[in-house]
Amino acid sequence: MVTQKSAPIPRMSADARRAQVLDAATGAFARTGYAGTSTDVVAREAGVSQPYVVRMFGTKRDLFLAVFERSTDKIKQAFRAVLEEQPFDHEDDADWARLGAAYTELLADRDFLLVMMHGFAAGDDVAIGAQARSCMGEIYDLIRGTGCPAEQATGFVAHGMLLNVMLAMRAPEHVGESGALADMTACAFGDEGISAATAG
Amino acid sequence: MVTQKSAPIPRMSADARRAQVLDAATGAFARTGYAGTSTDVVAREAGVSQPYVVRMFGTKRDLFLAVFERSTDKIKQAFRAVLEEQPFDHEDDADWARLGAAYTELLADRDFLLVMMHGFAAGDDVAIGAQARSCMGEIYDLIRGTGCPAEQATGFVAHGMLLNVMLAMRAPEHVGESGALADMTACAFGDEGISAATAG
DNA sequence: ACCCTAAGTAATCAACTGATAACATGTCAA
DNA sequence: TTGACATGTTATCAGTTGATTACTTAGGGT
Repeated sequence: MVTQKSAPIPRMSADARRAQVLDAATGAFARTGYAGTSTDVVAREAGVSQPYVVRMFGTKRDLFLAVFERSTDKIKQAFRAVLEEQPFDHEDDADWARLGAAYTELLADRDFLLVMMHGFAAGDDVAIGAQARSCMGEIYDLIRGTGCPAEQATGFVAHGMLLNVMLAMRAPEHVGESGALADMTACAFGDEGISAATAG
Repeated sequence: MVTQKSAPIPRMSADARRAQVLDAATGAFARTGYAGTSTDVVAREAGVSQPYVVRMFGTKRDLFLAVFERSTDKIKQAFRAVLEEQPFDHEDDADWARLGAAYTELLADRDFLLVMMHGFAAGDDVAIGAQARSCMGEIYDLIRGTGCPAEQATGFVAHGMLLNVMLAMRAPEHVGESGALADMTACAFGDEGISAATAG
């Protein structure tokens, strides 16, 4: 048997590979946060070597910032879509329901919400903190763009934070254990949101 | 010069030392969260050796759980104090203002709020997640004990979560940089809360 | 005086972490 | 064809981390 030339290992374009690593990193950071996630598990879940991950993004922090930005971009984009889709009347409950529904739909991408949450929690890191505050400010300004009073915008964002926290503490998987959790899950997500969150 | 007997190093009672370590750990976990805090920095800030910290609590996780429990106990106690102090009418705005003020006063112990926040964020850890959900449920039930509707309790808790997030992202130290941050800080804390948070 | 428990430390360890350097190999343009 | 660049890997490293073991010594009771 002649020495067989092993099949050439297929390669990816840099962009595709970068996206793949970003996906893996999003999942990992969503689960275990910034400090709790190693570049090694990101690499393993992306199917590449650990040094490659580091070299692609420079540092672990830069990787997280990229993941954070991509996640929050999706979230902001979802809000913008609702707000631009048709005129928004901040005194009309139906319009707020549409905005809330955009939130609920984000549960399909629960990792994005969790990454955002963990970015907020990692605010002790100077670079992450700055980006977190900037993100929060942009979202708030987006809501205020409807012309609603500050209290209404704050209340909406506050419910969003509750949703993030409930997700982070794995509440959807434990709604059955406590009426309180069930209540808050229902309130934060809307009733139709529960099934989506539980399925995820 | 005769060999001098070095002054005997004074010792502490186990309880006092434990309290000291818990204090240090509270500060450290408040800053950098569960995964981001090493038992070594806790030990240094408590003025004891690292192995001693570990042996006192068993594991780092157990230490965090102790810190988390102590923090959330203080928070629940603050709410209970307000609710038992005088009859609470959930249709009276003044009563809700009293409850909100209890929150604001907790800013003096901002570390407790941050520890709670980081406990919520570390929900991926099974033990921490369970305790986080339990804590959240208890607080919610406490509020519901006023007889208020679920939406009202959820809204109150949601504002608390916003406050936690704002603290975690160091918003109080940066209110000047963004009107949005200033708005949310004011809304979440109440106007008198800002100075307390900024001073901390 | 003595000893025994409780309060601590120093020494050490294996595993993990983020990062660097050196090397290997597809792939495309000229 | 060939060479240069882009896509990757293996090897390695110094620092950190949580935890264990063995040792030290203060201080109260008898």
